[in-house]
Formats: sequence, structure tokens, C-alpha cells
Amino acid sequence: MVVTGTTRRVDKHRAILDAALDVFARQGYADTNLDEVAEVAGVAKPTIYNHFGDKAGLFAAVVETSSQDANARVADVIAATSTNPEDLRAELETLARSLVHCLQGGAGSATMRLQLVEGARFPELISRVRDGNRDRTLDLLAGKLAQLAATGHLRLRDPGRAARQLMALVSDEPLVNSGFGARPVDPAVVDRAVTEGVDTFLAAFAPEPAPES
Amino acid sequence: MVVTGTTRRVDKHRAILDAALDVFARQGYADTNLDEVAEVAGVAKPTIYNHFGDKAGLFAAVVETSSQDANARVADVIAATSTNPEDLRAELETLARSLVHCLQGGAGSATMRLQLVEGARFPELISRVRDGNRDRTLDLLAGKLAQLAATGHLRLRDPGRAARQLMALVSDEPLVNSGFGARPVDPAVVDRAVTEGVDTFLAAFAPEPAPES
DNA sequence: TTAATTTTGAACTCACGAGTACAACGAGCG
DNA sequence: CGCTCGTTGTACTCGTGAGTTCAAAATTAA
Repeated sequence: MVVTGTTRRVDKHRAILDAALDVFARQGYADTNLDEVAEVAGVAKPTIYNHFGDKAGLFAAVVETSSQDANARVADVIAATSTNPEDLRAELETLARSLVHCLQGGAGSATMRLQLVEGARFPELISRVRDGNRDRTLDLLAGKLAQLAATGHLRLRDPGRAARQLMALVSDEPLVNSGFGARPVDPAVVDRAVTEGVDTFLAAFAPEPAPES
Repeated sequence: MVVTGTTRRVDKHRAILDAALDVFARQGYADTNLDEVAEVAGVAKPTIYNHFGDKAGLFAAVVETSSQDANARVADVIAATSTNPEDLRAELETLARSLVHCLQGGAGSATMRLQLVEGARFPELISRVRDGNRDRTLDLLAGKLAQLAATGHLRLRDPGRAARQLMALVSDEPLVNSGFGARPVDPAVVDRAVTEGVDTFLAAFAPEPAPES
């Protein structure tokens, strides 16, 4: 077995990032002390300083890394959506449910909470990362919706607007219900928001009147 | 001129609450020190302790008071909406714009930010106040929408759902654009979200096909 | 195997802010 | 006017956490 030269160092680097994401998201930047991050990561505190410089440096790295990860997950979900589905409603519900879980459940929840809560403390970093994430997500989603329009499944004049509104309809209620990330997302709430949100979306944007509305 | 016995004390009490709302909202609970609140309020620090006990007590009072104020403003806006408007679209746009400004602009912005950011630190207080506010707002709005349905302007099977979705459509974009309260709300963004959101709402819930969609 | 690099545990310094104390002053009331 | 209560400016204590130090140990590289 061949172990590459920096494998172990990468392990610790990643372990610190993972631990920090968890602790920062739960407690916020101010209430997070690096003794605790070190303990969760299984390293010594000076090791964190060796890798990341200082607390703010660690935070910035966590935000960047976790947001890139979230981006990749979202892109996968949108790419996996068919542009010629047999059941459009079901396809959109699956897409929407997956998006909400990517953004608000599991690792996405921690990422979202950092972006949401610490915008005042790190305005440039958070704006750049969060707005970049959102723009990218909406672009990809708008692209997919435009394809659905091209194949006659939807009637859109502005795919960007449709993307924004679909996101709003399906994500607002779960977000509020979770206390903006302070509580775990309730899958039942997501399901309801998705079902109702897609229903309203189709009532507004489907070519023919939606069967239910 | 007759001055009531506790006028001065009420003045200071209110001055402390106002100052604290401003500072807590800008800096967050952890980064707010009571020396600064005292300076902004124009009182001595021990006076804050005399009135509110400790920092957490002050914060709780600020959350309660500002949320009640926000509640009253929202109730006024909804009550002022006609249930038999000549121009439904314009009436809904006015309602929606006022709601968003109540919730996300001026004093509403500070209130919202406290509720949004400090949910993890004070879970019971924030959940109670924020969920109570939201439930009340949605109830009032659902009531108004139900009345619009009763007069034939809308076609609803579930006014509660319609209220949730109207709120989502008109408030999501301004909220994200303001960095969840970290930046001032941009009126142009609100206008666009309101116009487009009401348009989609009417496309889904108006009795006859909306003229634009 | 040796040398170089990284990590460690433990202890430390220093700045900061919550909360307190207190004598003196100010405001309000009878 | 005297009394009571609230407020003040100033100084203080104490706990906490960011960041640093260092000799020894562990890991990695040659």
C-alpha cells in the first residue's frame, strides 16, 4: 500500500474543517472556542493555528469549503432532473425536495446557517460566497426550467424569475419552520411545502390549466 | 405642566430598549457590550442592570417589545387592505409592499434580525416570539384573503396556504438580497419581487386567467 | 536509519466584558 | 425643606478565550 506524501496532513486539515463547520454552525462564531474545535477534530490547538493562521482564517476556510461542497451537491441534483419527464409534477417535486434537503438538511444546514448568521461580521466573505452560491443555483435551475419550456412542459417568458419563485415557494416554509437552521428540518414540512409549492408553480406556469388548483 | 411620577423612569427604560435593539441587531448578542448600549441610551451601565437584571434579561425584553411593535404594524397594514378593491392586482401589490417593508425595513429589520440570528442561543424565547408573530401574521393575511375569496376576487380552497405562498413569493428575494438583514433592504428589489410575486399569485389563484402570465 | 518536519500537552499572557460596589449627586414627592 | 429613591462616574473583580511558547514525541521524507 502506497501512502502519498501529504495524506496525513490532508487528513488533519480536513478533520479540522469538518469539526469547525459543525461547531461554528451550532454555536456561532463568537461562542465557538478553538479548544473545542481542536477536541472535536482530535488535534492540538496549535495545529489549527499552523494550518489556518487564526480563528478568522479558519472560519473563512470553512465557509469557502462548505459552500463549494454545497454547490456541487446542488448541481448534481439539478443535472439529474429530466427535461422530458413522463410526469412533470412528480419530477418537479423530486427536484424541489432534493434541493431543499441539499440546502437545508444535513451538511447543507450547517453551511446555510454560517452564511445566514455571520453576514454582519464578515460582510464581504459571506456576500461573495452566498450570493455566488445562489446565483449559480438559480442559473442552473433556470436553465433546467428553460429546457422544460423548450420541450413544451412549461410556459415561461423569464426562466430566471420562474427559478426564483419555485425556490421561494418550496423553501420558505421549511426554512422558517427550522428556525432558520437552528432546528433540524422536518421532512413532513418539506414534503408539504414541496407539494403545495409545485402545485402553485404549475398553476402559474404550466401551459394548460393544472389538474389540481 | 403635570409630570407623572414615573415619566423619567419610563423614558430611560424605553431609551435603553431602543438603544439595545439597535446595537443587538447590528452586532449580535455576543458582540454587544453593555458599556456601548449604555452610551447609546445615554444612561449609566448600572442603570441597565437596575431595570433589566442582566444582559440576557435586557435581550429578552428587547425581543418581546420589538416583536409586539412589529405585530401591531403588520396588523394595521392588513386591516387597511380592502376586501372589495377596484383593482385587485394593485391592492395586493400595495399590501405586499407594505408587509415586506414592515417586516424587513426600518425597525422591522432589527426585529427580524434578532429573531433570525439568535435562535440557537435563546431557543425557547425566539421560537415562541417568532413563531407567534408568523402565525399571527399568516392568520390575519389568510383572513383577508378569505374575504377576497368570499367577494369573488380569488379562488381559494385553503386561505392559510395562499397566505404562506404569497408571503414566500414577495419576501424571499428581498430577504436574500439584504443578506438576511445584514444590509438595508433595496426598495427596487422589493418592488420587483412584489410585482412578480403578485403576478404569479394571481396566475395561480385568480378565478379567471390573469391578464399577464 | 537518520534527518527534517509536524504535532503535542501543558502552561502561559493579555485583552475583554459581565457584573458589582459605592459615595456623591440629582430628581421627585409630601 | 427634608426625605427617599434612582442615577451616576469610577473603579474594581473574575472568568473566558485568542493566541503564543516550548521541550518532547510522533510522523514523514530521504
